[in-house]
Amino acid sequence: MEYPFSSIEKKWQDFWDEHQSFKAENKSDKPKFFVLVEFPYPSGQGLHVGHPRSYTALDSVARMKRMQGFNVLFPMGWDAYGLPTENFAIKNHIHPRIVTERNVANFKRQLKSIGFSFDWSREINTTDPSYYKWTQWIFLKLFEKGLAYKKEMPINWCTVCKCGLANEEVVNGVCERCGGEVVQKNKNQWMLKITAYADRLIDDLDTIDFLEKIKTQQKNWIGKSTGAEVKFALDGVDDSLTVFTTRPDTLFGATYMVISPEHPMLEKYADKITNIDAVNTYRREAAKKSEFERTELVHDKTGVKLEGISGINPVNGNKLPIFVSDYVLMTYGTGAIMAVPAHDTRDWDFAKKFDLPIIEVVAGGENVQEAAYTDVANGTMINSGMLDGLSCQEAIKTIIAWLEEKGLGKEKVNFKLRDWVFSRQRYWGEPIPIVHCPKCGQVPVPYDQLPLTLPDIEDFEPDEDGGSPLNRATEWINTTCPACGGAAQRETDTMPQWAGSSWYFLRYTDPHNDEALASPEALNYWMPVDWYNGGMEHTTLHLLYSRFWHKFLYDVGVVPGPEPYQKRTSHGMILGENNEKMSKSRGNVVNPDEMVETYGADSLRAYELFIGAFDQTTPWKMDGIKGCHNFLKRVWNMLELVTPGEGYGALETSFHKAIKKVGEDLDKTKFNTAIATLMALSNEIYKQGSITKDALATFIMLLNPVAPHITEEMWQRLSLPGVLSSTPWPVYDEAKTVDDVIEIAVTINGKVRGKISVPQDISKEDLEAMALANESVKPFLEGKTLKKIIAIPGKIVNIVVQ
RNA sequence: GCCCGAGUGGCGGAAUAGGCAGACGCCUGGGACUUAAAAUCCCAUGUCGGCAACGGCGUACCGGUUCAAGUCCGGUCUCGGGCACCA
Repeated sequence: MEYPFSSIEKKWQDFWDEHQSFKAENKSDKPKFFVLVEFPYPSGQGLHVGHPRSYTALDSVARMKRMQGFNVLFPMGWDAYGLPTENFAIKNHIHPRIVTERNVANFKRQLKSIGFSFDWSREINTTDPSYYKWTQWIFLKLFEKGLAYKKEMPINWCTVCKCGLANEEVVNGVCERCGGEVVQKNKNQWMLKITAYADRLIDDLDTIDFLEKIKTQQKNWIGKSTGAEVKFALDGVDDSLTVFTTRPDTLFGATYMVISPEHPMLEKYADKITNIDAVNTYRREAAKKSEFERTELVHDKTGVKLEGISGINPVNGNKLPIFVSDYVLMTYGTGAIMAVPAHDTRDWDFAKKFDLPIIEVVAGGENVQEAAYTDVANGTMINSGMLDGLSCQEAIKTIIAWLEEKGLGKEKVNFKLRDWVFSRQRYWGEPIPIVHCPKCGQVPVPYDQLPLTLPDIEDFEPDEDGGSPLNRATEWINTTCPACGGAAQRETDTMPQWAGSSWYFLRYTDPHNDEALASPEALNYWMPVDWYNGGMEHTTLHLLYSRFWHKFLYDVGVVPGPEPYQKRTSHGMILGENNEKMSKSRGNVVNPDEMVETYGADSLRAYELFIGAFDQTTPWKMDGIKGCHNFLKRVWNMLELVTPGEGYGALETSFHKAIKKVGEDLDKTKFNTAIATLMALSNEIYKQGSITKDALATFIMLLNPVAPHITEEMWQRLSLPGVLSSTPWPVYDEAKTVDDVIEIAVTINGKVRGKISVPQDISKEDLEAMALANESVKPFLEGKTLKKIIAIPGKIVNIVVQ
């Protein structure tokens, strides 16, 4: 019997469109379930087979949850602002809006051809003015609360994109997007104060269900460290130098100090530093290096000693030389450190190079002249006056108390997390709704004038010095000040791509609302997202940014809870058949259109899930999708195996087991074993040679979340009532998931020597007796002394002999 | 360097409150049906020895705990991911 997948798939996709089968209602007696996948950036290349992995997985979850009686929201949209579109527009002289429209149409066609159960009535697009009106609204709220501010600061500057980048977008010293060289450049930039939320972004991780490695990565990125600030008096001037250290216990071991080349003290006391020329030469060289070059040469420490000025160790009055060196960063802590070469590897390297004393203050390691001993958990203080004999942990507490009492220092927490560089000098992004007035300064565009729409221009190339292309939109720029009515100019920087994606899930709950980003009722009903899946590459960027915005929106009373996503999972990447990352240049891209054409959407879907463990990276195999296609053909041919009768017949236990296993596996992202279970069940059905209509109905219900078209068609051909996608999920009886008779292995000294079939509820004594009486076991017992029998009903019997 | 994660057949991968290693799929070999092929169905398929019954060996490596280890503990190696002069 031929399996006409093309016509079946077309038929049911049209049916779902026509009936809006997956439209979610904002009111329902059913419990809600909000399923979210990361919305795609509609690139010119279209989808490759990696994209549908996430969509198929959560589509099957969404479909199962609907059948299980949930009111499911499973939406889709377009994260359409961004550089590739703009670059394509520059190259081909087409407006990015046109490019975006074209790409979105293509993506949407592709997604529809795979049969996802998205609620298309809630489709959103970040470049739509009715959408970015609310992105701008959130920005104004942030500005109002002092969390958006403009600041002259060195930023990461991509020399190819001619654009500022957030720290998160610089990977190995190059631009994450284009691979161009990144240098430091002073620019007046809009910043968002994400650091104000650092603690909450860490602490609230305890309240949500994220994969453990995602939590770890977020924590590492935020990089909280607790230590102390210590004030060192200066010798030579009447001032002090404050350092940050996580190891105040080692204060007695400080033998010198280091400040960053950008440290303000160097300007302030230029006249006191007798070798200021040498110092300035060093500073100029350091400034020329990019951040990348500075960190590249990790082991080669450089620096210059300041002459005419030195520090005084507050605990023992020792005079400490001060060095300027670029291994100390101005952007972390105070830009100055106390160096304890005996117990810090970087300080140790530097001390060796400049021949500085190394004083051991924590006993427990090897010779500190040979290597630094950095273990804070095991060690006892020595050479440390009042701290002698204490453990490091005790010493930290003691010394902080002492410093606080003397007014020389205090406990201090530092974060690696920096504020978010929010400006982009590009065209294809949301305009920042601020007006610069010569009299009033930065004035927000009034809320009732939002959206501030992006003007149409012809030339999207940035200025040579990195100004936004919007600088040339003279008519748009020149405006009046909303505060005083005088002549003023608009901000020409635009927002980064992360802006629109930091709150998009909220818009899905009420996508056509003109009065608010979403109504409180809709937000109260749907939020938080119950299950969010996306790529591991978004763990430190998108996930952190959107959590930050959500917490802010919670603080200003817009959303009902502090966390946007109750549960977050991540899928592994799909590689090309040659085990390399899929890319156009490697020529190993597999296009889902071809798979749908050749094998059908259901086969593609089944293989996307069957390909391997969901969170694991795994290569695509054409033979693999063929295997899934064969499975569906076998399923289709079951229509010919139907025989009269009711219930599950001899397959009763297998069916109850399968219902349990498939449901649990889909909930636990074990999609591959859910499908394996159904394959095994189909093998049993074939072995039996027939199947009742009842049993086949259950089988296709279980398969429906994975392969919705074929199962819907079979449901109809079996003349079963209604539409499968809105039929309740089958239920199992726990008691019937257990076989009456089970096979137990009998091992002797751990080696399997026989198998016995026993009633499932056999007693331990009977099990032992049966094992000993077993014919294939007996020969191994002859002439041996029985030492012990371990019989575990339901598992195993192990006989120990000598 | 630091922090995660992972190493299982020819391949993708199953099995972890310790209990028959290799489910399921692919590849390969054989068979049935067919004039033939395709499609479909059935059988075999970790490895070594053996005609076979059967036996030995096997979850990266070394050692340990246990009646029993892919699973737990100690150490080593390799690969993948993240962070990285963050004091």
